[in-house]
Amino acid sequence: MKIATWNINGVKARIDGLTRWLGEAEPDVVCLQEIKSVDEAFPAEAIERLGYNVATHGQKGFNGVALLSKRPLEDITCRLPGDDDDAHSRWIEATVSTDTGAVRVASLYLPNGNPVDTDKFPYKLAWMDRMLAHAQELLATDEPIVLAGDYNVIPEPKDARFPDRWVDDALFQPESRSRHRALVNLGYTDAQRAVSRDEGIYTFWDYQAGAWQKNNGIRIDHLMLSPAAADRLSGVNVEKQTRGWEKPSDHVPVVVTLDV
DNA sequence: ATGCCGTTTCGTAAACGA
Repeated sequence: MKIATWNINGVKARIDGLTRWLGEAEPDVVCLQEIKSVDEAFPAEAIERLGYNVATHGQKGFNGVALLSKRPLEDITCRLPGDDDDAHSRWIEATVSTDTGAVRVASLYLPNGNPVDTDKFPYKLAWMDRMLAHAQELLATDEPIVLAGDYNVIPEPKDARFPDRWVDDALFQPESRSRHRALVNLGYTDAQRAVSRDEGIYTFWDYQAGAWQKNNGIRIDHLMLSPAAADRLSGVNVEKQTRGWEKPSDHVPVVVTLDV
C-alpha cells in the first residue's frame, strides 16, 4: 500500500497537478494539507473520477486537510482533541482496510508558529503537546498508525540546505524540535530516516529568491509510523519532480510503501 | 532586507505562509 502526504497549497489552484500526479504515481492513500477550501468547494469529482474516495476537513481561506483513498475511508474523525476552542482545520484521520489488515491514517497540518515572538509560537507548541497526547492514545490500538503531514519542523540541521538561516525560525526552534523528538521517543519512526540518513533530502522549496533553482530546501513533510506500521515499511520516495511542474506547490509529495 | 513569491478573500490590499 502506497500512502502519501502532500501540502498542495490550495487545492483549487492545484487540481491539474494533483490529478496528473494521482494518475502517474497511483498512490492508495493521499493525505493533503493546506487545501485552502471549504468542504463544499473541494473539487471532489475530478478526484473521484480517478477512483478515489474523498474526505475533507476544510475552512475558508487557509489551512484545511483531506484524505483520498482508493479503498473506503472508515471511522473518519476530524479535529485534534484537547482544545474545543481551536477553530483551525488541521487534522483528519480515518481507517483504511485491506484484505490483509487495516491502517489508521491521519493527515495533519501542524501550525507554522512564526513569528516566534507572537502568540503563534505558543499555539504551535500547545498544538504539538496535544498531538503527542493523541499519538500516545492511538498506540493503544492494534492497527498500524501513520501520522502524515506538514509538520513545519526541521528535525535536524541536515534537513536544511542552509541550517544557519533557520535558527530564528519557528520551524527550527529547540522547543519545536524537542517535541518532534518526543514523538519519536513515544515509538514513532520517521519513515524517511528509517531508510536513509543522508543529508540533502528536502520536501519544501520556497517560491522566493530562486530557492528551487538553488536547491535551497528543507525537509518538513514527514510520515511518522507506529511500531506496527514501521515493521511493514518497505520504501520511501520524495516526488521531487512535481516541484518543477507548471504552477507547482512549494511542497512535494512524500510516499511510503507499506506491506499492508 | 520592511524585499523576493503565491493563494485566497463578501478582493482590488491584506492575511497567511515558511
